[in-house]
Amino acid sequence: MLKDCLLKLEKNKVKVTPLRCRLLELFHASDAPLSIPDLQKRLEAKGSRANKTSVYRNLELLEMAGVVEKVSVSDESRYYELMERTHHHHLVCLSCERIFDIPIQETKLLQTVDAFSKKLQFTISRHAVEFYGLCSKCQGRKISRKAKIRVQSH
Amino acid sequence: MLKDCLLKLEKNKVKVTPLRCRLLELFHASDAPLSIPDLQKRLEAKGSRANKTSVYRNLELLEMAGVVEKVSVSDESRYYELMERTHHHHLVCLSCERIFDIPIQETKLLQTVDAFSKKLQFTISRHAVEFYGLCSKCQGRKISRKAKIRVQSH
DNA sequence: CTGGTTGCAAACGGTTTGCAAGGCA
DNA sequence: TGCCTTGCAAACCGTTTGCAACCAG
Repeated sequence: MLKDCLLKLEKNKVKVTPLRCRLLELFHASDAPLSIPDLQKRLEAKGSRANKTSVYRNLELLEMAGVVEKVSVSDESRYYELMERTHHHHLVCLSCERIFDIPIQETKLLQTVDAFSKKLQFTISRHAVEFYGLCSKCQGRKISRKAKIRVQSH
Repeated sequence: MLKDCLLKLEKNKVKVTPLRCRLLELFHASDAPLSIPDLQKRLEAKGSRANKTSVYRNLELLEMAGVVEKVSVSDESRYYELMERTHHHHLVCLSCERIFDIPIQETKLLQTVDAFSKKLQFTISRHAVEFYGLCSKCQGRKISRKAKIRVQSH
């Protein structure tokens, strides 16, 4: 709910500016994580364009406010998605770079890691489980360094 | 074993050049994933310096040959580690950015994902499980956007 | 007046590309 | 000769920084 996000912002004394509102709308309208360039393109498409610096700064703020979450999926660009979504992980297509959500249980895994990190005195704050491969559309297509398939925007 | 790596290269008809040998040595000498800038610094420290383009190209090649593997841990730089290591995952310190290996079993998880990805017709080729938090050294230190602690090199 | 938001321009740093030089079969 | 490896310079692109303008309390 967009409303829940706005509430979170209010609770954290973060002003709800037009740009922040538009960013949150974009996240709510998307079923996959979005990169900063993604967001900029989508703003542009809506005719509302915003400076990239502002987008960066607002995302950092939204992350600190616990509204969005960083997704570690790509070493080329930074991805974010709504925090409110039920905890899940990702399938990442190595060819078109589309990202699919997967709702999976990892209780067993967490227990094991918990014991392990205690020994190291490492305090875990978040975790990510990512699977890489080829989505249905990209299977069978020729994949090569040269002919890397770049899909419009996702 | 360095020998196993060289064998893999030979099998794939990839010539063993001095630079490739030195890169493999660095990976064998390290207990954590290395970024390209890391590798360059370490080469420099050994007095053997190599052009960054060559490092990039050789890593791509080593990856294709199945000798090293990309680690999706950071959106700032690309990390690699030896493929031969027994399958494992990572603890990533959000403050100093050190990376710890964790040997964990995830059979249950894999089964669930397998069923899920079949429905989507998504073919998984690799997966990554990453945990983010604070290592023992960084706990208690003040963490802020401004005062981000950058640790020497790892 | 003050603090916070935005935009703009420039810098920064990791990554990629094109080209030329050198080595080896 | 031809292929592969390397280095160098420049381009590229996502990200960061500093500064000025602006707006709201």
